[in-house]
Amino acid sequence: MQQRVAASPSAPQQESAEDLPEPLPEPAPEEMRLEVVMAALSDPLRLEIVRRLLLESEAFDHTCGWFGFDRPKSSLTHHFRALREAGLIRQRQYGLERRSQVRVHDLNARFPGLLDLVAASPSQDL
Amino acid sequence: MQQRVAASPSAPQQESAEDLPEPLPEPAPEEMRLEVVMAALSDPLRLEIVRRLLLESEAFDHTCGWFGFDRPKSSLTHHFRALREAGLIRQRQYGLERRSQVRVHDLNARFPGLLDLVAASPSQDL
DNA sequence: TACATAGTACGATGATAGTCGTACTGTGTG
DNA sequence: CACACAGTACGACTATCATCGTACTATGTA
Repeated sequence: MQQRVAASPSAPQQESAEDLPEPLPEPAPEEMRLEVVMAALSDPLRLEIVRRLLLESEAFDHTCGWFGFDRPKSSLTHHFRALREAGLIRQRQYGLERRSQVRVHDLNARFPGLLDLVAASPSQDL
Repeated sequence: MQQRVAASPSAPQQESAEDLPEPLPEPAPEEMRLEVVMAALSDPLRLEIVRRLLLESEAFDHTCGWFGFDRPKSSLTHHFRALREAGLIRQRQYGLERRSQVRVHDLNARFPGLLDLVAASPSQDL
């Protein structure tokens, strides 16, 4: 289910190391706090973001526009930043776009089972 | 105001499940929402309550006083109710005391792995 | 009966967080 | 250069929540 954990900062040598942009500032795995992660996932929109990133695009990262949420851009910025600062997603800047992916490897190591809960949660209409 | 005391002995015991007081109102397992559970666990005090119930007293239920938190009683009422309404704990009235236990069976069936995350989280000084 | 105990109910307060409009920054393209 | 585009920054408003004091209820006991 989960392949292509590209560009972990500690092991940047994958076979096709296309030079990815540096991730935006994010907590290290050992800095993640369970309460903070829970708080990030307690918002329905953010839970849905992580769920869809897991189920529909695990191998790729996506822009906030990809989700098609009918919300102002400033609201989306707010929620994506909350997810990144909690450690749930990694964001990289590709020219115009800021793309997000779930930190599957880090989260499975730090909070085993957490992403399974998110993936199993029912989808939400937002 | 409805608390069914049902004339049971004041000492809580495990041998006969039939004589236990009725649990206070709580959501059925299929009514539990992951966002609500996450929100309940995003408070440090509540996370610690569930953690200690799991690690120090899984087989027994306990009063709020048992935890020894240095908080007003009304604050504890607030947090225990939040946990119960989210579905995390079951509360029963034994005479004077209201005792709480984690709904281990229900939660493991509904959100497998969730309680492992709580049990593995570091203890907090509160 | 009187009193202590365990906890609730109510209301006030302060802090945090979600929502959103507007203005702005930086990037790519013609 | 001019302009469209993706997203941020800032500020305002609002709702929710954690905290707590006080008063109150219900139970158990002397």
